[in-house]
Amino acid sequence: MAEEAILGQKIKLSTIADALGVSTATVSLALRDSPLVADETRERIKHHAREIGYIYNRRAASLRTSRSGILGVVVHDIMNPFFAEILRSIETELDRSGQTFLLSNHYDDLEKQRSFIDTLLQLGADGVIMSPAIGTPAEDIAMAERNGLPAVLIARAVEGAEVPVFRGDDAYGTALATNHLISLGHRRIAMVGGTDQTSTGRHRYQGYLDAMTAAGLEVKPSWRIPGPRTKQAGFDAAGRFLTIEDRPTAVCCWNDLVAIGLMNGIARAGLVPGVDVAVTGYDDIEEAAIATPALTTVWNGQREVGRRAASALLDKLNGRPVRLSQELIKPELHVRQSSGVPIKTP
Amino acid sequence: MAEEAILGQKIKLSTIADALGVSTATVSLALRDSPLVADETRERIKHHAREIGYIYNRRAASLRTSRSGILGVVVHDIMNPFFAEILRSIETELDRSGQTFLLSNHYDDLEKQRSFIDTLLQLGADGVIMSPAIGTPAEDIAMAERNGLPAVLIARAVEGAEVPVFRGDDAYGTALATNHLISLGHRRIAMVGGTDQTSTGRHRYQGYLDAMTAAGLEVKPSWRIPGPRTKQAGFDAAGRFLTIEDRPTAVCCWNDLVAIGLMNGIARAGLVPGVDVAVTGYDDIEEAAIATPALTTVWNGQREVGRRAASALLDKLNGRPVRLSQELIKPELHVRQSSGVPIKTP
DNA sequence: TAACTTTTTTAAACCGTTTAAAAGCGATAG
DNA sequence: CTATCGCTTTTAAACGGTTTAAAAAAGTTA
Repeated sequence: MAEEAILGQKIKLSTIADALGVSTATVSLALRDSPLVADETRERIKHHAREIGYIYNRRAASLRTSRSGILGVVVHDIMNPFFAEILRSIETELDRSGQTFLLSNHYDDLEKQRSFIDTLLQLGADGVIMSPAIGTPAEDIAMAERNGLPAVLIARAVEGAEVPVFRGDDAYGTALATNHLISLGHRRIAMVGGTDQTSTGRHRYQGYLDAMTAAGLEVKPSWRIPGPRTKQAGFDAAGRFLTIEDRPTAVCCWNDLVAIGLMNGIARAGLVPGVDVAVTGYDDIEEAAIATPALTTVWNGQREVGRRAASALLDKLNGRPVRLSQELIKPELHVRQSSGVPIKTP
Repeated sequence: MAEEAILGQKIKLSTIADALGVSTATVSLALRDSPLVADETRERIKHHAREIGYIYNRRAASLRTSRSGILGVVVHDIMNPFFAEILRSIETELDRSGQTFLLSNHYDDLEKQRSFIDTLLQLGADGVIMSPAIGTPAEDIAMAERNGLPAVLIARAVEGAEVPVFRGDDAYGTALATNHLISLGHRRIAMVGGTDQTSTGRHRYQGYLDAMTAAGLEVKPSWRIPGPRTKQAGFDAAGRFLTIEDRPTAVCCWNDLVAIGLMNGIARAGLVPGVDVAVTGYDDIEEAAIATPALTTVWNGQREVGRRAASALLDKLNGRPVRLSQELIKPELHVRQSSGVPIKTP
C-alpha cells in the first residue's frame, strides 16, 4: 500500500501496464470496463490499480475525448435561499451523472459572469446552467454555444437567446398573492422589493398590477418600493413604508427574504406584522414556515426548476432533443399567518 | 468576427501559427507575454488571436505544466451563512490570484467528501481548503497531500493531520456568551444545538461548562439539547426547552441559526424572546443584527478565517513556508437585545 | 492440418499546449 | 574574414491518457 509514496513516482497507466506486462491500451480499456478485454485480465488490472493507488488523470483523458466532466452553474448569489434550493436539486440531479460542477456567483455583475464563462470555456466544460446577470446579451450565450458550451437558463430569460429557460410563472404568482390580500378585504396594497431591470422583476410587478386593476383598485406610485432582494433591504424598506401617507394595509413582497426583513423592521417599529400590516412573500423558502409570524407566500417550484434544468442540460449534452419553449412552472399560494385575518372593508 | 462559426474548426495555437507563418512555440510564448518574443510579433499574434476568438485550452496546458489553476473548497454546507461568509472572503482572496475554485458540500458525509477529493485529484487541482466532515481520518488528508493536493483546514481540526488549521477559539467564545448571561443575573442556563462529534462541538460545550463551573453554578443534563445547526432544529428545540422542569431563564445557542430558530419557536409559544427568555447566538451572521429581537452573539471572525486559510494555501502552493500551528482567532461578544436586561437574582 | 472465426492484445496516431535545446541571423569584435 | 554574441524563432520531445486498425492468439470447422 501507499507505494506512490515509496517510489515517489507518478502512477500512470503505463506504470500498471509495465507491472503486469500488458499494454497501456489494455489497461485503459480494462479500467473502463470495455468488453474488449478478457474478464480475467480486467480483474487483474483493476485489482492492481486499486492496490497501488492509481489516480485517473482527467485532464489527459479529456484532451483526447473532449469531454471534461465539468458543468458550470452560475447564479446571482448562492447565499440567497431561493438559489440555494435550486442548487440543491441540481446537485441531486447531477450527482448520479458523474459530472462535477463549478459554481459561481455573479452578483449581477456582467463582467464577473463573462469571466466565469471564459473559465468554463478554457476548462472545456461540457455545459452551463445559468441565471443570467442583468443585461446579459443574447450574443454572450450564443458565443458560448458556438464554442461548444451548451447553456440552459433558469429563473430569468434572455431576449433572443435560443436556449431552454426554466422558471416560475411570476406574473401569475404575484397575482395569486395580491388576489389573496384583496379577498381579505385590503384595498391599499404596496409592493416592496425587486427591480424592473430583470424579466422576473417586470413579471412580478405586472402580476400585482393586473390583480389590482382587475379588482378595480387604485395603485399609487408611492406604494412601489423597489430595491435589492435581501433581508437587509426589506428591513430598510420598513421605515419608508411606515411613513407613506395614507399607508397601505398590506404588502406584497418581492420574495421571502424581503418579506421577513420587512416584518422584522415593522416589528422593530412596534407594530405587529400579520395584525397591523398583512405581508406576503414569494418563493416559500424553508424559513418561511418558521418565521414569526409564519409567512404567507407563493411556492415557486425551486426543486422543479433545478431538476428540469439539470436534466435538460444532460439531454443536450447527450444529443437528445430539448424543447426550446420556456417552461413555466405554475406557482401555488401557501397561506399562513402573516397575511392575517380578513379585515372589514371601510 | 466569429470566424470559428464559419470554419467550424477548433481554433488552437497552430491555427494562429499557420495564419501568421510562425511556430506554435512563438504563439504560446507571445500570448503569455514572454520577453523572448519580439514586441512587434507579440502584438501581431495577440491581435490576431483576439480577432478570431481563440480560446486558451487549460487542460492541454496543465497536462504539460501540471498546474491546473483549480482549487477545491469543501464545506459542510455552503448554504449555512457561517460558511457562506467564509466562502466570500476566500473568493475575494483567490479572485486576484487567477485560480478558479470548485465548491462542494459534504453534509458531513465522509463518502461524499472522499468522492470530491478524488475528483480534485483527477482534475489535478492545485490545493484544497476544507472544513472536514465528522470522522475524517488524518490518513485521508495525508493521502491527498501525498498525491500532490496540499490541504488547509478551516473551522474544524483533524487529530493527527499535519496541515494548517484556521478556526475561532470556540471554547473562549461560548465562555464569553455564558459569562455575559451570568453577569445579567441568570443562574439556570441551557445550551441548545450542536454535537459532541466534532472538535468544534466539544469546544463550544466545554466553554459553556467552564464558565458555569467557574461561576459555581450547577449544570443539569436536561439543559443540554444537542441537535443539527439549522434554524429548523432551533425551532424544533423550542418545544423541548419550554417543557424542561424548572426551566432555565437563558439559552446559550450553538450558532445564530439555532438561536433565531429557537426565538421563533419561543415566540410561537407566546413568550417573548429577550424578555421571557434570554438568548445568545454564535457567528454573528449578517442576519443577527436584523433579527427580532436583534441577536446577542459571538463574532467568530469568519472573514479572517477565510482570508488566512486562502492565503496560507497560496503560500503552500508557491512553496513559501507555512506554519502548522493552529491559528486561533479570538472571538468577540456583540451584545444586542436578545439577551435582555439584567434580571434580579432570586 | 489448413483455413477460417472469434477473441484478445498491441502499436501508433492523436488531443493542444509547454519547454529545453538548437538554430538562424544581423551586428560587433578580433 | 571568421568568431562570438544577443536576440528571436523553431524544432521536437514531452505531458498521460484514448482510439482504432491491425497483429497475435485461441478456438472451430472441414
